[in-house]
Amino acid sequence: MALMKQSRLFNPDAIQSILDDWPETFAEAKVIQQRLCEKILLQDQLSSVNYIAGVDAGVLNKGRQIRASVVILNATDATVVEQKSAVVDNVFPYVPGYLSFRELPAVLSAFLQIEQLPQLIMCDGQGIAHPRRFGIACHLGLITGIPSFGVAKSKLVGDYESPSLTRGSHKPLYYQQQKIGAVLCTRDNVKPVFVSPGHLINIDSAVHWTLTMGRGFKLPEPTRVADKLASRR
DNA sequence: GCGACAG
DNA sequence: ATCTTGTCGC
Repeated sequence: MALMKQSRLFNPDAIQSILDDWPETFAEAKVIQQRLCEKILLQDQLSSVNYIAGVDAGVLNKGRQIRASVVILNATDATVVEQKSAVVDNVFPYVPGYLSFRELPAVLSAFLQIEQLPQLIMCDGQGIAHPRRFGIACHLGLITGIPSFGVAKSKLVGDYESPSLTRGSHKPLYYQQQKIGAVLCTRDNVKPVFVSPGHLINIDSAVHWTLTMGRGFKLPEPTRVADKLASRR
């Protein structure tokens, strides 16, 4: 057989089949969440993390299209080594609890263009801190098979005690008697972010990587850079 | 019915 | 998410 370097991370056909079967109703989407959430693993499966991806999306043309950006950063110094974006027609409205069905079509399109495989993915949004334990970080992690977690600017579900306003301070986030994430202060005197595992990672590691990739801003570099790319006008 | 509600 | 300039504070 031909000896060639794989130029793409995923089998385009596999991704395309997932996009072809993308749900069109909330009822359908809910069934998918209930089925897939059982496959989520919250045990670390992180080998050596050399590259970490930041993912985010923004709207274009008054909401008619979604632009997603995937940024690959060097895990040791948080420098950007690659960045790709994709624009797709908006196929799902924003409704709390169904964010992944709105953003992932664009995110997956952007991921298909990435050359450097990341060992960890940081999403702008929730992981298991979700009504059905299946936020966008879980969905993307399961589809890609890459460890993933979410860093959200605000809460979707759960109860917590406010951590002190000191960088590194954090408190557990609880929902239905279960610990589902952490409320973490990433910068002195700034409101905390909500960190939760997506797939193949535990809460402590998610918190660790959020702090490790921080650069003096509320948001860690991966999602901060992806956000700037996706929301630029 | 009321409050909560990722982006 | 997005509308939007300068301005206050560490």
